[in-house]
Amino acid sequence: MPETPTPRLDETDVLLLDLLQDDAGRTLYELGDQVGLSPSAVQRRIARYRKDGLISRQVAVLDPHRVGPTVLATVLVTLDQESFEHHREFAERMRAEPQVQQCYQVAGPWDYVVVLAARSMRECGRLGNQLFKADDNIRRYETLVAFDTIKTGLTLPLPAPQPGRP
Amino acid sequence: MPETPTPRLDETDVLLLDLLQDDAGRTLYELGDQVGLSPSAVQRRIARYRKDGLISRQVAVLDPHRVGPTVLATVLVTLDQESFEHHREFAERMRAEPQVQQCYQVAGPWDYVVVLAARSMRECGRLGNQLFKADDNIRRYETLVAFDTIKTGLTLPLPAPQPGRP
DNA sequence: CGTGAAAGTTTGATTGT
DNA sequence: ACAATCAAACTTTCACG
Repeated sequence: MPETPTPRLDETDVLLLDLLQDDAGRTLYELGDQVGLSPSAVQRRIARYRKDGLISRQVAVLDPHRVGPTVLATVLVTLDQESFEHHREFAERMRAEPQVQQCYQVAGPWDYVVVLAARSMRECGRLGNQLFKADDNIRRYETLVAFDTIKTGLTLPLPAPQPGRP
Repeated sequence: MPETPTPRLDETDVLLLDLLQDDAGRTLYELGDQVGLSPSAVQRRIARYRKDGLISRQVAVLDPHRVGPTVLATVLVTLDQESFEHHREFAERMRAEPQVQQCYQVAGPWDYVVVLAARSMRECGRLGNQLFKADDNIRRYETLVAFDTIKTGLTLPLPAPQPGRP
């Protein structure tokens, strides 16, 4: 399984990607203005980011509390049996559940950090039971219910720009 | 401080918002096709979502591992002194740091769940020290370094549609 | 809500650095 | 290999029915 090599990014790439992470609704003209390039030069770069899988998608971010009542929770999970197959099955279940917003496999006593999004406290409890309590391969789990969202987003820090590009 | 009332969503709204959460790059024509509406009707609805703050922003999501080496970590934090001012200060610091991707205030023995995005293990450590170790109002914190990302996103489950809208 | 015309945006061919 | 320009195609916008 060949690793896709990371494409080298120059200063303009980093500027552009930061603008796009912040607000992908800007026009090519506007983006070009900000980075000192013509719209079509910007377009060619963005097309390349997509082709390379650097930009995986473009999404609308909804405000949890204006969409309706929303309960966010972080769940820490440790599996019982730790075989490759057990991990694969757990990951598959997390991917399949729309109310699992994020899931990371982590180092240390806990195996997974799972972020849940539910529409009520009751639903959040049901979800936890269904996903974790009913799974007899889960040794223990702990639910940390959020009562305030200080910050959200998926923004990544970009690497320092590499002067030239191949 | 008046709570903004949640706008009622009909079935079409829920369909549209789900499409936009998944991929906001679609054209109004395409969206209209999927929900059985004209492009301009779709546009009017989307304009309303924005005005109501239901859609807070539209962003490009980058792939952490193709952007360059990336280390994601979840940090659990408990403050020492728990006054309103201490919480406000902590929250402000999280909001100001670009490498803090997400931050939730939670119920239970831990006060906060913080998601960090760094460009190396070393930088992740430095960040943790700078944000948490150097803060003498933090009683304890625990870093859970992610070695696999099973799922990411900010997708929210939408409420069941309300038949009529005012 | 739909239609359609006007304004704005993206796309791609071409040419130049 | 990459950038700018321009014209064609497509999208969004908005007044009107």
